[in-house]
Amino acid sequence: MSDKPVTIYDIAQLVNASAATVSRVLSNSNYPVSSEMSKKIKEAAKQLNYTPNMLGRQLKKNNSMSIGVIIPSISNPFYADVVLGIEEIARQSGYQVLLCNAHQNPKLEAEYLQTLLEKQVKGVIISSISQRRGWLKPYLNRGVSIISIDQRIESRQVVQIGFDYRHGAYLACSHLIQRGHRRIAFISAALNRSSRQHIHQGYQDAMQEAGITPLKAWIQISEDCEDTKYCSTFEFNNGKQLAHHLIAMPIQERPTAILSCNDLTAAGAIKELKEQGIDVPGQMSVIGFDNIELSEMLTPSLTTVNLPKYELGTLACRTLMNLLNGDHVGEREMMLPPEVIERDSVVTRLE
Amino acid sequence: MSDKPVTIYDIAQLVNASAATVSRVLSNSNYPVSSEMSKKIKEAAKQLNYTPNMLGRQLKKNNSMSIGVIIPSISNPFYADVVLGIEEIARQSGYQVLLCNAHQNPKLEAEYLQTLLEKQVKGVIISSISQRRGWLKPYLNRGVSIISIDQRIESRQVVQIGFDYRHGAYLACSHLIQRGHRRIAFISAALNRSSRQHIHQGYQDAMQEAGITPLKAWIQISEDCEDTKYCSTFEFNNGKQLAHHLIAMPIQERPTAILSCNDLTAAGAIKELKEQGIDVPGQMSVIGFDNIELSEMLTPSLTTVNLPKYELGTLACRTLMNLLNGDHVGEREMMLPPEVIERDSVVTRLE
DNA sequence: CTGAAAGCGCTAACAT
DNA sequence: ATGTTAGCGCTTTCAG
Repeated sequence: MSDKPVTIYDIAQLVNASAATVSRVLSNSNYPVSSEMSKKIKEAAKQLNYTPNMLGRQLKKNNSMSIGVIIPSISNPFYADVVLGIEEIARQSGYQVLLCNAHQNPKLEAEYLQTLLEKQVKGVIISSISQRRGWLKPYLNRGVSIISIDQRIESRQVVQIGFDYRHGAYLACSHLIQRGHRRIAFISAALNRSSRQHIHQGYQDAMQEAGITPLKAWIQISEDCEDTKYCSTFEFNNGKQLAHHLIAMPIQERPTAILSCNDLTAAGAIKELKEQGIDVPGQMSVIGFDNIELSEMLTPSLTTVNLPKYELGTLACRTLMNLLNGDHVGEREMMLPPEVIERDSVVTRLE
Repeated sequence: MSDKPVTIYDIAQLVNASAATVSRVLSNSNYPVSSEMSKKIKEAAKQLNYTPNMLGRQLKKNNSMSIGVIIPSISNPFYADVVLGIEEIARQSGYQVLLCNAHQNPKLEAEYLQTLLEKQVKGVIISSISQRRGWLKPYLNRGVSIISIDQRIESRQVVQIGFDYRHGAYLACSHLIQRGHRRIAFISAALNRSSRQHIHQGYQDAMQEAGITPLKAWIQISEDCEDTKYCSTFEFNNGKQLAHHLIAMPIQERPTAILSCNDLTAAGAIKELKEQGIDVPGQMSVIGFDNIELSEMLTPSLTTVNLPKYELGTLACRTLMNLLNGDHVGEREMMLPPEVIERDSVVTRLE
């Protein structure tokens, strides 16, 4: 237990070889080594219970074989799925993932990035809340590859991978319109992220295309509150509150359907509607956004817009690996297509 | 961008000092350095835009300042919360978290542990599915501190931190009994983990204490299927299926309440019951286990047993930090207390 | 095919 | 208070 750890020198000594040769064998270099020497070394390594110290290799090669993943919070199931995808590809590629929960805090984001740099991480996947233009510049200048997921970052130098939120919302809203709805509400927390802005835009586009001018009161967007920690409960309660505003409207103006900026908010809305004795989808249809696992567990199960989260993770990580290998990366900007998942919370409205 | 990275030598040169002095200043060692020298060095570091290369320090000190966290899957919200707690403490202590999703695969678990060792990780928090006695021995022998969370591991050398599942289930079942229920079902996936076994035991204990002998058919435990990837949907569908069996029983034998081994399964049960026209909690009360965020979003919101997951994470990581610092760690085995959270899925049964 | 030697960036005796 | 020196464990020229 308190023995000195065994190194390639110990092995070299045991088989009367040099450390160089041992290194060549044990690091799977393609440098020629006689097969008998190679065999002896491998046996000795096993016998001595050798474990390579990667810090040595990594210092030499200046490559830590780790990537950083900076997200708001892993307790958000959305990111949990993305990270699962990232980690899977990373592992397959021999990389490890350093997980950083930045809690929507720009200072923490910067702190993490610094730490990752110091740990000689050469690639970072980030879903940053910071919109401040150029803030990644100093890191990029140090040769770190950065991939921004889900949230846009103003920079030509970072690869952006996300979802086409606008189109997703457009699809969702069109779905409602096709089912005979015209008074369609949009509910969301503050539009302080590009994703939410795009969802809002998609809603507007679909409405306009259908020739519907939404009433002000149909568009319920809550105040921007700078709560530092992410929390599902916030979105949920927000949905409850916004739905409450909606049903306070006079019946002839009241919407017959709600498009929510995410599933959590939709869940809150449904809960509130039911508590207020409004049947979903009988009296009010609800469509969500994200397709987290929750959505099929609700009653009624939630019609929503699927975002391929795991696939976002794998694509981001694959792209990062290409970048690190110096392979050519085609697009600097990629969008994964959303898709409406029909379940039970939307009903066709008979005129 | 392709410049050589700046090292302490560059700084030393600039201020006419030795690398040693620079190191002493920049690594916050408490070794005495004149304040003017110190100031010059700090300024030079800033001017040169110096970023320390931790690989150098870590190789020297043989400490990677990373810990490993091995869990079945981060997409399980239970573990997401735990990991959030772990990461928070790790960050505060200057450590980073390497995340490993082992997908209930013993081979992957071992592979990860090996990689972590090679990366010179000195502490690992693991929720292992492997029950094979002594399998951690080789790692422990290399001086790695291991903390086992949530799942028991047969070893005197690893600190165990978990929940008192038995007591939690006992509380839950007693809660139902106190509310007049006597025909109480227990539903669960296969009892292939100690947590589930203990929950089952708690159920039995509470029933026995109340003088109730459960019918065989009340205890619905599904087959052990070796599905490699964890998936919420599995637990959910399992709940649906098991609930289905329950309501197939003749009405006079049919349970009036269900104790579920986790919230996901409870959610499935509730869904199935509602689909079959059985009112929850009017005709059937349901109590869950875990208190994941989903539970308050369901309708009816789920009465369940809270497990302090985030706290488990922080406690585990704090304990690990103590271990790594060589501080004395009191208990080798800790249990966090569960607690019944009353919501709307349990009703008092009037005889 | 194999080995000697230098060095990745940093720290820590041990001098001075 | 500062400098010199010798590594940490590994890879990689360069010579043989």
